[in-house]
Amino acid sequence: MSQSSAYRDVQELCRAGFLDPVLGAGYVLGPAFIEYDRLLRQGDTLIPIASRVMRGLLDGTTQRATAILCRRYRDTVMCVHQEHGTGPHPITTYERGVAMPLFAGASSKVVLAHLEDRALKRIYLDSEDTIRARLGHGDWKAFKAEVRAIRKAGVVETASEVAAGRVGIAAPVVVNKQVIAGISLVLGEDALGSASTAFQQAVIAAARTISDEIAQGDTWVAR
Amino acid sequence: MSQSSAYRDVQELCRAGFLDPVLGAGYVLGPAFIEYDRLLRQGDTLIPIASRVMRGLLDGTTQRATAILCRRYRDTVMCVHQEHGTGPHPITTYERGVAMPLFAGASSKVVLAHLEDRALKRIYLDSEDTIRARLGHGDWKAFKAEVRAIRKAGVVETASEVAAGRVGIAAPVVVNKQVIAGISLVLGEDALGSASTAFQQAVIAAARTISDEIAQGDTWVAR
DNA sequence: GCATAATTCCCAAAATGTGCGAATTTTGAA
DNA sequence: TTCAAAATTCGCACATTTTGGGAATTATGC
Repeated sequence: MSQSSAYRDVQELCRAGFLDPVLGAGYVLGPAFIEYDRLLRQGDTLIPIASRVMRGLLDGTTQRATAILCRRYRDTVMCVHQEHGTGPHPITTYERGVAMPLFAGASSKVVLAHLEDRALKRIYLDSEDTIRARLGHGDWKAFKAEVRAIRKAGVVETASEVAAGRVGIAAPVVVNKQVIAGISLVLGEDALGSASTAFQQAVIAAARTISDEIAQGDTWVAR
Repeated sequence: MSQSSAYRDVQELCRAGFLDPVLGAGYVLGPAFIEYDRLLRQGDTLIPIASRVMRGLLDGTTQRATAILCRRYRDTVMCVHQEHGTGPHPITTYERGVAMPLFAGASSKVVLAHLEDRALKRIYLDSEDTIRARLGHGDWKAFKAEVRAIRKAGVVETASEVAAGRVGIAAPVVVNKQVIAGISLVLGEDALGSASTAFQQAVIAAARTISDEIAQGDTWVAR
């Protein structure tokens, strides 16, 4: 665009609080984003409920982990809250505001697998190539088989898919037969040891607790 | 506006991620704000430095408090980070994303008082009425006198100004003779006891530590 | 103090958003 | 399942808004 327009637009973004001038360093994102993110956090009824359950999950499994809450936004799954264990836990790159594709990571996979078939088919057709590359499936049938397996188990465990040496165990938060979120436990392979099955059960139970508590209150389901 | 325009605009905001449709409940703020807030947190060099110092401040004073980091944004002071003590601390309404006017609360006052005289005069003239109401000053001279007192002390203590029964103790983070932030300790009157002077010194020291560490690194000062 | 760069201002042309009514889809009740 | 009412999208002529070039002004660095 022209210089005039650039100056005008940047000025307007500053006035609106979406950009913020920095002395001698141009501009950074403005304070409006901080305010709006707080409004989101405040309005999100899922977070306070999940937050408590997530701390309980760490108590019941290991403090050498991070519990993560993810919401689905269109064709991505975004982390909206995390609770760190009190023990030495691995550095998580997956924190509030990070979006992942639907095909990578335990949280994504568990959310994907619990979508209704209609949505699932649409996503499959939209990104057949990506799915092949990521999941190594040959066709819709094989994909559907894995989805069915995940639904039956109600839990997904992945290793080194989001970050090297890290294991993710995820279960779906389901309200009115709709996945509205995924909850997962992220830990180093060493912290997992042979507790895989026990931890899976704990994550499933935590997800169910959240689901039940949400169902009892006012239901707000993301479309 | 017309219905058509309303539909179109909402659609576009959804596509851009600034709104998010909710089944049966209209719309909520969209995921873009969460993403942009994360980018802000990531790009903010102040937060990791201050975060560590703030935890140290709680260790050195009381865990029955919350440490708060505030940045100035035009004519407001906004909380950008908080660290809760491990003890039973008061519920803080002042958390990331909350903006306060320049005249209420310890953090605001300490930032206000350390602005350069030019900016100070402009603000005084812009909002003489508010200042009279909030601070009870008669005129510029009295206002200036209080500002000078705060500058000399290098610390502000306020009681029940942001929330009832809550005390705030704030000191400025100064880089290149510019206030770029304020750090404060928020606690209940009971948790303060007679430790006022000691805590004030601790907050001043914490603010100075942050200032020094920032000054050593690359300097990014908000305009 | 001066030259150069950065920024704002002004205005006609271009383009984008606007609102109307019609067409289509969704919803809720029978 | 049917049907009417409401909700939503569509298409289009028109008007407001945005755009970019260049002049004017202001900041910056040497």
